[in-house]
Amino acid sequence: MIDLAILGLLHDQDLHGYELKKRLGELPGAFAGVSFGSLYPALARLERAGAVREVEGRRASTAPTVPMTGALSGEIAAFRARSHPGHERDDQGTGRRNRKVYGITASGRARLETLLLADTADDRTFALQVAFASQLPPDQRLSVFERRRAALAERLRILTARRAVGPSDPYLHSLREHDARVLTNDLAWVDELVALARLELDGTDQPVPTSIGGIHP
Amino acid sequence: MIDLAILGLLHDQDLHGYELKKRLGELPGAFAGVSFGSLYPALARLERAGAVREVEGRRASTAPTVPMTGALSGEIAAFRARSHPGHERDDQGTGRRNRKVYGITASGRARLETLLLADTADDRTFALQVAFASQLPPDQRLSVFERRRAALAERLRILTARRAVGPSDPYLHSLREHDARVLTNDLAWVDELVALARLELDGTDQPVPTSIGGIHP
DNA sequence: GTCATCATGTAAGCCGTTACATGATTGC
DNA sequence: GCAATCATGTAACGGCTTACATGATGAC
Repeated sequence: MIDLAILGLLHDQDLHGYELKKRLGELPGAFAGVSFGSLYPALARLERAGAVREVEGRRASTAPTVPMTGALSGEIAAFRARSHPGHERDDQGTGRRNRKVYGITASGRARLETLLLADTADDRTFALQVAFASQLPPDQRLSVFERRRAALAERLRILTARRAVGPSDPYLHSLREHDARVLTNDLAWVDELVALARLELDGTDQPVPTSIGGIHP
Repeated sequence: MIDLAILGLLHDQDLHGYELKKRLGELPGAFAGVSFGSLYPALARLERAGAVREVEGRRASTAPTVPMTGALSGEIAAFRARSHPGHERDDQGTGRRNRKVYGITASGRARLETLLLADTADDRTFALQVAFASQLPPDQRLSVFERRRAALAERLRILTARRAVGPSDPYLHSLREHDARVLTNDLAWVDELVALARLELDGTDQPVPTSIGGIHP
């Protein structure tokens, strides 16, 4: 989880731990909580594993390390620079010598791709996968969304089956109803994401979600 | 978290660990996951703390330990008995001597009330509080819901403020939008719960959520 | 008699938290 | 010079998971 968040942010830009924590907090979906106590050890672990490396001095700022795909964090950085002028007098290695700026390595990028493609049932992980979805090629992005769609549909199926029966305590009932609504809502959202990814994949808005070849109608 | 779930289920009925796990799985909202590895230690801890006590033989079945309020788990039990006839030939202490049936104690009931009233930001905890809401007196139930409402409203406020600004990556944007929708949805649900609790509190459907006295219009 | 299920527990480990300790830089 | 913020880390601990170990009972 935290590995994905760290690598996803470092994909576009070299950052130090403290800044990383701030960026994490700006992501939606309850990532505000990550504390130094888990962030720094995670960075150390990733460094030992060769996924990130300490880089010299300045952060890359407007010239991202990696050429393509990098809209996300770059834009965050640009925005931050815009809204806090005068706090960014630091891009030349002037002060703050003791902070450690990390950059992602080739092996780290491979690890990031694995994590972005991973098929977990975890909601928070999926939220991160969406947040960094632009870092994946369109076809893989699409398949992540479609797998998620299938998992949610299955959850809804189970819940709906269970809802038919069971006790009638009003609060428990309301809770069940709400859960079903939430799942339906999530499903609609993923459909939206799938549609977005399809558009980016080939421009046409093809209705059939299955394979490319001729499916007998 | 798991303490609340255990005590909430034991409030209406004595149960052993294995059965407890099954009941947990039947609750909505991802409590299916609780495993024996956390359940049994939790039971042992609760027993050491004096919140539960091992009771003799049969579970209370249709004659709940505690008189009032106990609709919830009793109904689950009734339903289960109905749908699996022939599996419940056990209410007299016939077989299964080696299983440990637990009952809640007075101090456990106090602890349960504390947990039901607790003001946590945790979504899963709130789901449990709703599931067992019938075990609280109507006025306290209402105040739990209203506190939750305030917390959600605050979260939405923060998120909305942040949404106005920020980067424009399409997937990140979609994620933010979805988060806002989810919060709005949750808020509407809590409003529903508040309305329900108000009705049970005094029958009248009073519109003003604040204090009782005359508020200048 | 053997297999599935019921039933209870322990051990190792992951992932994260809070609290604590430390020090550099900047603004006033 | 002092406080606030920036910045990095360690220690202790909490809660939950998976995997493992064990054994009783009932169905066939």
